[in-house]
Amino acid sequence: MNYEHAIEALADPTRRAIIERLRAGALPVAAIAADMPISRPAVSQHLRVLSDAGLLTVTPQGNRRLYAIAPEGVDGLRQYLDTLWDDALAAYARAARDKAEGGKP
Amino acid sequence: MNYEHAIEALADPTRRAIIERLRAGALPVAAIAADMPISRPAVSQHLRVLSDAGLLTVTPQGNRRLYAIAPEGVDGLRQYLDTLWDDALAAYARAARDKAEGGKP
DNA sequence: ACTAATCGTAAGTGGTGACTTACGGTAAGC
DNA sequence: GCTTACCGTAAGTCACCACTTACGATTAGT
Repeated sequence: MNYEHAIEALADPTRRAIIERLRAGALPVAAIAADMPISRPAVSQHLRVLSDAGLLTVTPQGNRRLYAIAPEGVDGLRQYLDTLWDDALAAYARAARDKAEGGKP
Repeated sequence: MNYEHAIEALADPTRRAIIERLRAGALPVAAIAADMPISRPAVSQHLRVLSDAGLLTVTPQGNRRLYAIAPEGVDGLRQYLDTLWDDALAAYARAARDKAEGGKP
């Protein structure tokens, strides 16, 4: 729904590192925080931001909580960038056309 | 080249508003700052960040400077999100398969 | 029942960035 | 040549965010 929250969440390098860590599949918090230079609560806070942005899904499994990338959240950003890309290309082509027409009136 | 700079630049709402303003085509600084609640130097600083991130192109034209969206910069982000989306879908499918297999061993 | 493990949250702190005003520099118009 | 318009940069301030430590809650294991 909100691509704005998603792009603001992905702006932080630590959160992008978490996303990269989850590319292979779902992981609990401790496994994510294990090979990161920050504390586990800090990772929890980042996971909160990412899941609030719709980029992660949380599935409680016994004692732990498994975090995984939510394809739908990523897709929201993709669609926004696709339309932006289309408009940018159209504006670029029109600017080139106007420049060519302006050269020989 | 660096999708990281691009995503960090697009994290700011004001910079996204500038991008939206430039969707229709190139504009000088004064025209962008006209219908924005912040000062013109602030817009200049944002334009600097956006162009440093490869999201804008600058073409000096007489007295003014025209800013336009750079399709290449947007494309860098698109490709990153595409691969991320692919991996997320693959992980999701594998998780569903593992869960189905785990039910009847 | 008790302990250990896993995790989220609260409170507090330091640093980064977004904004302002003020100024200098360059091109157009008379 | 002199003024006017357009723009970038410098310096300074303020709010927000990422991180830490400390604590409480829930679940598995014995």
